[in-house]
Amino acid sequence: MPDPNRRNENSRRAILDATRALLAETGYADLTVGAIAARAGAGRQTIYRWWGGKSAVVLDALVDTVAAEGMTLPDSGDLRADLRAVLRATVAEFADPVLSATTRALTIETLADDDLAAQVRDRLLRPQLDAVKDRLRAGGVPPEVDLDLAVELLFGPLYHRWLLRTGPLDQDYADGLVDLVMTAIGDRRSG
Amino acid sequence: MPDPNRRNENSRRAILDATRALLAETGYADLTVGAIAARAGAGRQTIYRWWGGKSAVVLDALVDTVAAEGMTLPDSGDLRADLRAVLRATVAEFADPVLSATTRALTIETLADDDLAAQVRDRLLRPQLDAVKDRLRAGGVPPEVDLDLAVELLFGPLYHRWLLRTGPLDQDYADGLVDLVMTAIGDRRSG
Amino acid sequence: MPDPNRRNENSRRAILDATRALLAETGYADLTVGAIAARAGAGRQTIYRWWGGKSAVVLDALVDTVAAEGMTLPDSGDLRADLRAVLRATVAEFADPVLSATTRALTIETLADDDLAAQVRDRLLRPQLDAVKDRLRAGGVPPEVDLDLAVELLFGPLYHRWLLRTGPLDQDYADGLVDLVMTAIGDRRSG
Amino acid sequence: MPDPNRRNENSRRAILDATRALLAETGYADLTVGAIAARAGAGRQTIYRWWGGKSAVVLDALVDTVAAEGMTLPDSGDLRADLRAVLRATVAEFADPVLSATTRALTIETLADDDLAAQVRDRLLRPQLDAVKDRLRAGGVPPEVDLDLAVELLFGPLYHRWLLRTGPLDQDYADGLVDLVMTAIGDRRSG
DNA sequence: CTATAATCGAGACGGTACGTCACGTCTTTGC
DNA sequence: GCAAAGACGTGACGTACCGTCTCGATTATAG
Repeated sequence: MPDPNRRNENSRRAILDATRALLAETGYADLTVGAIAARAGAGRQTIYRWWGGKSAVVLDALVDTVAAEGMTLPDSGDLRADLRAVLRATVAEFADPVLSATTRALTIETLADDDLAAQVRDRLLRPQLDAVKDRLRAGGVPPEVDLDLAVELLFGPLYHRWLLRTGPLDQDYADGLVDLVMTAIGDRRSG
Repeated sequence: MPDPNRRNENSRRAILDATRALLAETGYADLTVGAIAARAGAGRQTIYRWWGGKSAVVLDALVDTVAAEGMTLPDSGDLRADLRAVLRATVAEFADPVLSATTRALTIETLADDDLAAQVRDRLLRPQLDAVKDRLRAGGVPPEVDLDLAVELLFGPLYHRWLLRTGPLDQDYADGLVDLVMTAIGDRRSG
Repeated sequence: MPDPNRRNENSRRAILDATRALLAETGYADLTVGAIAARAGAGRQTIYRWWGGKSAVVLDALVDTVAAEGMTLPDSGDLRADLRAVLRATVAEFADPVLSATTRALTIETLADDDLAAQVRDRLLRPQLDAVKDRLRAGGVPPEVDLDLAVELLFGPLYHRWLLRTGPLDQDYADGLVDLVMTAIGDRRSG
Repeated sequence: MPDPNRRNENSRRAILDATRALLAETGYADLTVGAIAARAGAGRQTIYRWWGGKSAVVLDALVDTVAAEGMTLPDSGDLRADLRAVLRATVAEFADPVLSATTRALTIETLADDDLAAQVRDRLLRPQLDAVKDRLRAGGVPPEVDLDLAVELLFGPLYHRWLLRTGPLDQDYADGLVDLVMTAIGDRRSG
């Protein structure tokens, strides 16, 4: 119904900025449309005019921040070392409160809204996973190994521990995980 | 504050039953404390007296059912087969729309509420993971393998795929996962 | 806090109408804010936005009706007769069960809430008393008589008997009261 | 139903004491049965066993405090002076916060409960009014004056001003009131 | 001098109304 | 015709009391 040409770009940006700020401050659950509008100096209706509601705004706010980082893994020749670097970086992200809060919010979105979940998966997650997949392929993993599964074998336990807090999520965990997965995919101390 | 000795067991059961029934009918999001109370023929205050709110009741309702099931894995002598059975069952649970939606919603709550997270982890999840851990230990896994890590290597990818819908979550996936993990933990066709 | 300019006049009127209707049907004690809102087709919040609660709405509902009546006493030239008419009318109001119950309830609130008391006094009562005062002044009452006291000499006993039910509250009582007060303020059969 | 012989006198007294204390502290409206029971160290059921509810307890608490004072007016020979003394005393009662709160609570009772109103009227009020009536009769008031009306002419305006706060309630008011009433009942400087 | 029955303090129970909060829509006023 | 502002109907929230009911523990008669 509304005409996108006449849309106010300042309002749009102010709303997304306010959303990010409030996400970090209060978390997703305590976030309200009214609070976003107030913080952005916008009317509540402006949000409902251009987005479907809280979840759509949050998704929009997060996607264009997180996306579009260089999505190829470095190849040092040592696969085990490269994977360690990636997983250690992921652990570090989870340890950072702001980044963790953001991922948390994003995950909630993914859980609650099937339609938006696809976007998150394809625009944010897939590039990262595919980069690791490419590195695995280049690392000489036997062809009979399902690379999608292998990638999830790396990240799945990490997410699991982060989500469910089943134990400490530190570099040792990342390293141990890499070692196990290297064995699983047939490594004999090469890479 | 309230005295657990004087608690009315009938009310407790009626509330948990009503919660399960309404979860199946309306889903978690549209579930309200008032509706639970009405369905259970209980007062709303009775729910707030014994639980913290909707999420706590739902957790209790789920734990209540899961707890009834014996929390030791069958030991057929064939570790690989037993693990396949467990993971296939988990996949089946995730395939059930009601159970899946409930777990999804509870996971969202978990992200916002640390206390709830601990409860979910310890009462809902840990027993299941520990049962698998016990089966691994009995299965002759080499002592240098970190069993906690091994268990998360089994369930982490499953949760990852379920949460982020990165691909089909079916029995083939479960089987492939078991095979990889068996290799990771040094299986040589025994168990 | 809210802006009176943006107030919805339809809601205001519907709420006051509903209040009067429910007062007549159920009485003051069984009146609830929720019932008023439901009957008026309004939101409960709308009532709390503009009034302090049940008592304030009831007060407004009553003022609204009383204010419509012209607040000057007829001057027939015969002061005694005019006063009789006023007091007889007051007695009649007290005889009406609905009006009587409402005034009774409002008086109870008045005893507990100083702000409400001031409102009742100034908006509901004072206009009536002042009208009588004006009539007394026009009727040639000697200047040394305190008119405020004179007015209360008329209405005080009426309220007393109504409140405390010390005896029949009928037209004879009103007439006898007027006669006594006429004597008190120095009447010699004029006016 | 309950057996009055087995009634615990300590509980009874503690409840009535607590009621009086809370009346003075919080007023009638904010008084709750639970608070009375808690303050009295009694169970809530004990109150419901022996009284009908809040109003019945309050009545009971007040009646046996206020009642049974010497209920005859002094006769100095000067009727005007004696009436002044009575009305000034009443004004003083209304000025005392505790006594005023008590009367306030009692008045609320009178307003809200028809059945109990009669008891209040007959056991508390009537003796006082009758005492004044007797003094008027002894003071040589002309026989054609309705003494009930005359008494209410004295106390009605006082209650009116107290209830509705239409002006200052002080000794001057009491004196002016007595003067007017003396005129009304035909006084020519005697008594 | 028991026993046995009612009262007691305590407090959980099914309810009902409260006053608040956020929702998503609608209305007003000014660019 | 979009925007800021904010009132509106709706409905869930969590709290406070209500009056009833269920507990042992404590009297206080009646056998």
